[in-house]
Amino acid sequence: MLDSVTHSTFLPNASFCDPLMSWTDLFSNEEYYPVFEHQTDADSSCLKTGIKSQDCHTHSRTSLQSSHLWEFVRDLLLSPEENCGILEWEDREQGIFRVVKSEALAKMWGQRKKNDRMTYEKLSRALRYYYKTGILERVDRRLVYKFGKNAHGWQEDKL
DNA sequence: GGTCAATTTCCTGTTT
DNA sequence: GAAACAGGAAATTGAC
Repeated sequence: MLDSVTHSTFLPNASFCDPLMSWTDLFSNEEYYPVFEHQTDADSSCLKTGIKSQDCHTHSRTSLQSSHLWEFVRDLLLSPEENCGILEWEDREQGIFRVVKSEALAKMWGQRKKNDRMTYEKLSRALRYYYKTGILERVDRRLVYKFGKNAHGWQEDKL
Protein backbone atom coordinates (compact mmCIF):
# COMPACT_ATOMS: atom_id res chain seq x y z
CA MET A 1 0.00 0.00 0.00
CA LEU A 2 2.68 2.43 0.99
CA ASP A 3 4.49 1.28 -2.07
CA SER A 4 3.08 4.39 -3.59
CA VAL A 5 5.69 6.27 -1.64
CA THR A 6 8.57 4.67 -3.39
CA HIS A 7 7.03 3.62 -6.64
CA SER A 8 6.20 5.35 -9.78
CA THR A 9 2.47 5.80 -9.29
CA PHE A 10 3.10 9.09 -7.58
CA LEU A 11 6.69 9.48 -8.52
CA PRO A 12 6.46 10.84 -12.01
CA ASN A 13 9.69 12.78 -11.75
CA ALA A 14 12.51 10.33 -12.07
CA SER A 15 15.21 12.63 -10.77
CA PHE A 16 13.63 13.10 -7.37
CA CYS A 17 11.27 10.22 -7.36
CA ASP A 18 13.58 7.37 -8.10
CA PRO A 19 11.64 4.27 -7.14
CA LEU A 20 14.87 2.55 -6.21
CA MET A 21 15.91 5.22 -3.77
CA SER A 22 14.32 5.70 -0.38
CA TRP A 23 13.48 9.17 0.76
CA THR A 24 16.09 8.82 3.47
CA ASP A 25 18.66 8.04 0.86
CA LEU A 26 17.37 10.83 -1.26
CA PHE A 27 17.57 13.41 1.48
CA SER A 28 20.98 12.33 2.63
CA ASN A 29 22.44 12.00 -0.82
CA GLU A 30 24.69 14.95 -1.62
CA GLU A 31 24.06 14.47 -5.31
CA TYR A 32 20.51 15.57 -4.82
CA TYR A 33 21.59 18.91 -3.46
CA PRO A 34 24.42 19.99 -5.71
CA VAL A 35 22.63 23.19 -6.66
CA PHE A 36 22.67 24.32 -3.06
CA GLU A 37 26.41 24.09 -2.76
CA HIS A 38 27.09 27.28 -4.62
CA GLN A 39 25.28 30.54 -4.56
CA THR A 40 24.86 30.91 -8.30
CA ASP A 41 23.57 27.42 -8.62
CA ALA A 42 21.32 27.98 -5.66
CA ASP A 43 19.97 31.08 -7.31
CA SER A 44 19.22 29.28 -10.52
CA SER A 45 17.59 26.47 -8.61
CA CYS A 46 15.49 28.94 -6.71
CA LEU A 47 14.44 30.60 -9.90
CA LYS A 48 13.26 27.31 -11.21
CA THR A 49 11.09 26.71 -8.19
CA GLY A 50 10.04 30.31 -7.84
CA ILE A 51 11.99 30.82 -4.64
CA LYS A 52 13.98 34.01 -4.41
CA SER A 53 17.63 33.59 -3.60
CA GLN A 54 17.63 35.16 -0.15
CA ASP A 55 14.97 32.91 1.21
CA CYS A 56 16.41 30.03 -0.66
CA HIS A 57 19.64 30.53 1.25
CA THR A 58 17.84 30.36 4.52
CA HIS A 59 16.65 27.05 3.23
CA SER A 60 20.02 26.10 1.84
CA ARG A 61 20.24 22.39 2.01
CA THR A 62 17.17 22.57 4.15
CA SER A 63 14.72 22.07 1.39
CA LEU A 64 13.05 18.90 2.55
CA GLN A 65 15.66 18.73 5.28
CA SER A 66 14.05 21.30 7.53
CA SER A 67 14.20 20.38 11.15
CA HIS A 68 10.59 21.32 11.82
CA LEU A 69 7.59 19.55 10.48
CA TRP A 70 5.85 22.67 9.23
CA GLU A 71 8.99 23.72 7.36
CA PHE A 72 9.20 20.28 5.84
CA VAL A 73 5.59 20.61 4.69
CA ARG A 74 6.18 24.11 3.40
CA ASP A 75 9.27 23.11 1.47
CA LEU A 76 7.42 20.17 0.01
CA LEU A 77 4.70 22.52 -1.21
CA LEU A 78 7.30 24.85 -2.67
CA SER A 79 9.03 22.04 -4.51
CA PRO A 80 6.56 20.38 -6.86
CA GLU A 81 9.28 18.13 -8.23
CA GLU A 82 9.87 16.62 -4.79
CA ASN A 83 6.24 16.80 -3.80
CA CYS A 84 5.09 14.11 -6.19
CA GLY A 85 1.48 14.98 -5.58
CA ILE A 86 1.53 14.35 -1.85
CA LEU A 87 0.50 17.92 -1.06
CA GLU A 88 -1.20 20.50 -3.20
CA TRP A 89 -2.22 24.09 -2.85
CA GLU A 90 -5.92 24.77 -2.45
CA ASP A 91 -5.46 28.52 -2.24
CA ARG A 92 -1.89 29.57 -2.65
CA GLU A 93 -2.54 33.20 -1.77
CA GLN A 94 -4.17 32.30 1.53
CA GLY A 95 -1.74 29.54 2.34
CA ILE A 96 -4.37 26.85 2.24
CA PHE A 97 -3.13 23.44 1.23
CA ARG A 98 -4.41 19.92 1.13
CA VAL A 99 -2.82 16.62 2.05
CA VAL A 100 -3.52 14.44 -0.94
CA LYS A 101 -1.62 11.35 0.13
CA SER A 102 -1.66 11.25 3.89
CA GLU A 103 0.11 7.94 4.30
CA ALA A 104 2.79 8.93 1.83
CA LEU A 105 3.34 12.18 3.68
CA ALA A 106 3.67 10.33 6.97
CA LYS A 107 6.05 7.85 5.46
CA MET A 108 8.12 10.64 3.98
CA TRP A 109 8.26 12.49 7.29
CA GLY A 110 9.08 9.27 9.06
CA GLN A 111 11.97 8.58 6.75
CA ARG A 112 13.08 12.15 7.16
CA LYS A 113 13.16 11.57 10.93
CA LYS A 114 14.41 8.01 10.61
CA ASN A 115 11.23 6.78 12.21
CA ASP A 116 9.53 4.03 10.28
CA ARG A 117 6.68 3.97 12.79
CA MET A 118 5.38 7.36 11.78
CA THR A 119 1.74 7.48 10.78
CA TYR A 120 -0.53 10.20 9.50
CA GLU A 121 -2.38 10.12 12.80
CA LYS A 122 0.78 11.05 14.68
CA LEU A 123 1.86 13.55 12.07
CA SER A 124 -1.52 15.24 12.20
CA ARG A 125 -1.28 15.45 15.98
CA ALA A 126 1.96 17.36 15.56
CA LEU A 127 0.29 19.59 12.99
CA ARG A 128 -2.53 20.32 15.42
CA TYR A 129 -0.04 21.60 17.98
CA TYR A 130 0.81 24.29 15.43
CA TYR A 131 -2.67 25.74 15.88
CA LYS A 132 -1.61 26.90 19.32
CA THR A 133 1.46 28.67 18.06
CA GLY A 134 -0.18 30.30 15.06
CA ILE A 135 1.95 28.47 12.56
CA LEU A 136 -1.14 26.76 11.23
CA GLU A 137 -4.78 27.74 11.31
CA ARG A 138 -7.69 25.42 11.47
CA VAL A 139 -9.66 24.77 8.29
CA ASP A 140 -12.91 22.92 8.76
CA ARG A 141 -12.25 20.51 5.97
CA ARG A 142 -10.64 17.14 6.09
CA LEU A 143 -6.96 17.00 5.22
CA VAL A 144 -6.89 20.74 4.63
CA TYR A 145 -4.61 23.08 6.56
CA LYS A 146 -3.72 26.73 6.36
CA PHE A 147 -0.49 28.51 7.19
CA GLY A 148 -0.93 30.92 10.05
CA LYS A 149 0.51 34.33 10.80
CA ASN A 150 3.59 32.83 12.39
CA ALA A 151 4.48 30.69 9.41
CA HIS A 152 6.83 32.28 6.96
CA GLY A 153 8.42 31.52 3.62
CA TRP A 154 5.34 30.08 1.94
CA GLN A 155 4.08 33.24 0.29
CA GLU A 156 5.05 33.70 -3.32
CA ASP A 157 5.49 37.45 -3.08
CA LYS A 158 7.28 37.33 0.24
CA LEU A 159 9.85 34.71 -0.54
C1' DG B 1 23.22 16.49 33.98
C1' DG B 2 19.36 19.97 33.56
C1' DT B 3 16.20 22.47 30.81
C1' DC B 4 13.41 23.34 27.00
C1' DA B 5 11.09 23.00 22.56
C1' DA B 6 9.41 20.03 19.35
C1' DT B 7 7.78 16.32 18.46
C1' DT B 8 6.13 11.24 19.28
C1' DT B 9 3.16 7.97 21.25
C1' DC B 10 -1.01 6.57 23.16
C1' DC B 11 -5.46 7.34 24.26
C1' DT B 12 -10.63 8.41 24.20
C1' DG B 13 -14.20 10.50 22.04
C1' DT B 14 -16.37 12.77 17.97
C1' DT B 15 -17.28 13.64 13.17
C1' DT B 16 -17.50 12.65 8.26
C1' DG C 1 -16.87 0.65 9.73
C1' DA C 2 -12.92 3.28 8.31
C1' DA C 3 -10.55 7.39 8.18
C1' DA C 4 -9.74 11.72 9.97
C1' DC C 5 -10.12 15.19 13.55
C1' DA C 6 -9.58 17.04 18.41
C1' DG C 7 -6.97 17.39 22.23
C1' DG C 8 -5.06 15.63 26.93
C1' DA C 9 -1.17 13.47 28.95
C1' DA C 10 3.20 11.51 29.23
C1' DA C 11 7.46 10.07 27.00
C1' DT C 12 11.26 10.87 23.94
C1' DT C 13 14.79 13.37 21.50
C1' DG C 14 18.10 16.76 20.25
C1' DA C 15 20.09 21.21 21.08
C1' DC C 16 22.10 24.25 24.18
